[in-house]
Amino acid sequence: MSQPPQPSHSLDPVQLGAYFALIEVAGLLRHAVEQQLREAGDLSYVQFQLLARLGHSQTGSHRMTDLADDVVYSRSGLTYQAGLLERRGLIARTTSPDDERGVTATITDAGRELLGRVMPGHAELIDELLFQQLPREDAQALADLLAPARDHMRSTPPRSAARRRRR
Amino acid sequence: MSQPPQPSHSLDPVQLGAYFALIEVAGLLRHAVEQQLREAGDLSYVQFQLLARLGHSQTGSHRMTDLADDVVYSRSGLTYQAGLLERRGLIARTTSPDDERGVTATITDAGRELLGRVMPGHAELIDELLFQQLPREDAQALADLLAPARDHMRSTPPRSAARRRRR
DNA sequence: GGTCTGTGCTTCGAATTTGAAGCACTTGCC
DNA sequence: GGCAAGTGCTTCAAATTCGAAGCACAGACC
Repeated sequence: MSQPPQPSHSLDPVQLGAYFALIEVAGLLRHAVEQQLREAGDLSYVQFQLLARLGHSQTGSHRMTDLADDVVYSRSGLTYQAGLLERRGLIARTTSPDDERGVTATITDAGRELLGRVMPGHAELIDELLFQQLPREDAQALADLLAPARDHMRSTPPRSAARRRRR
Repeated sequence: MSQPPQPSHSLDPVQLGAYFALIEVAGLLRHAVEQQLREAGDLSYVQFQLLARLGHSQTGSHRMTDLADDVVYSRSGLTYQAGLLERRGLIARTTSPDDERGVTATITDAGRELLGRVMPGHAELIDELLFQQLPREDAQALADLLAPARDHMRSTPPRSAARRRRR
C-alpha cells in the first residue's frame, strides 16, 4: 500500500472546493448547452460562440486570430470550424483590407438569422440551469468574482497561441 | 443588411456577463492547466481528474460509470482514457465483485506516486491564476455561489449517459 | 426456469482537435 | 532595396472524442 496523496501546500480545502465547483459547473453547463444547440440549430458550442461573437460586434467581423483567442481555441481548430460555418453560408471569409495575410470573418444574414433562432432557447436553458439557483444580485457577485481572474489570465503570459519555437 | 440579434428574453446583461465570464474563466484555466499537466506528468486533464478522483477516494476505486459522471465525460471516452492509464500502469481495472457487468478502476501505487508528483505544481498554478486574484473569503463565496447550480444540474434530468433509445 | 427489459462497458466509425510544419505577407533594420 | 525575423492562416498527420451498436450480465415478472 501507499501513502495517501500529499495535501497541497498551495490550496486550502475552501479553494480546492471552489476550483472543483468551477470546473464542474462549467463542464455540466457546457454539456447541457451542447445538446440544446445541436438540436436547435445543428451547432457545436464553438460554432455558436463564434456566431455570437460576430453577431454582437458592431461590424459583424473579426480577425481569425482574435476569434481564436476569444473562445480559447487553437488556430487550426478555428480554421476548421470557420470552414464548416462558411460552407453553411453562416459566415464569410475575406482577406483583411489592412493586412494581406489576415483573414476577416463576417457573419452573414443567414448566420444572424440562425443565431437569432437559437439564442432564445439557449438563454432559457442557461437561465434554467444556472440562474434559477442564483438571485439576481448573486449573478452580479459571481461576475465580479470571476472578472479579475479572467483579466489576469488574459493579460499575463498565455495567449491561445504559444510563442513559436525558434528555429 | 440585417437586424441585430434579438436580445434574449431570459437573461439580462448581468446574467449574460456572469455566464460568459464563467465559461471564459473555465476555458482559460483548463487550457493553462492542461499544459502544466502535460509537462509535469504527461497527463491530459481528464486523466488527471480521474487519478485525482481515485486517489482521494477512501478505497482508491470507483466504477467506470461513476467516474464518467464525475468528470462529465462520455462512457466510450472514459474507456479509452482508462485504457491509456492502465497501459501506463497508473490504474488497474477489475470486474466489480458485486456486479459481473461492472468494471472497477483502482489507482495503483505508481498512479499515486505520479499524482503526488504532479499535484503541487497543479495547485500552484491554480493558486497563481485563480486565487491570487481572490481573497480567501471570496473563494468561499465563489464556492457557495456555484454549489447550488452544480447540485441542480447534477440532480435534474441529464446524466452524462442519455437514456437509451427504445428499440 | 424462461423471457423481456434495463444497465455497464467496450468496440466501431466518423467527426473533431491539436501542434508542427509550411506558405505568404509584414516589419524592422541595415 | 534587401535580408532576417515575426505574424496570420492553412495544411497535415496523429490523437482524441462522441454516439450508435453490440455484447454480456442483472433484475423483474411470469
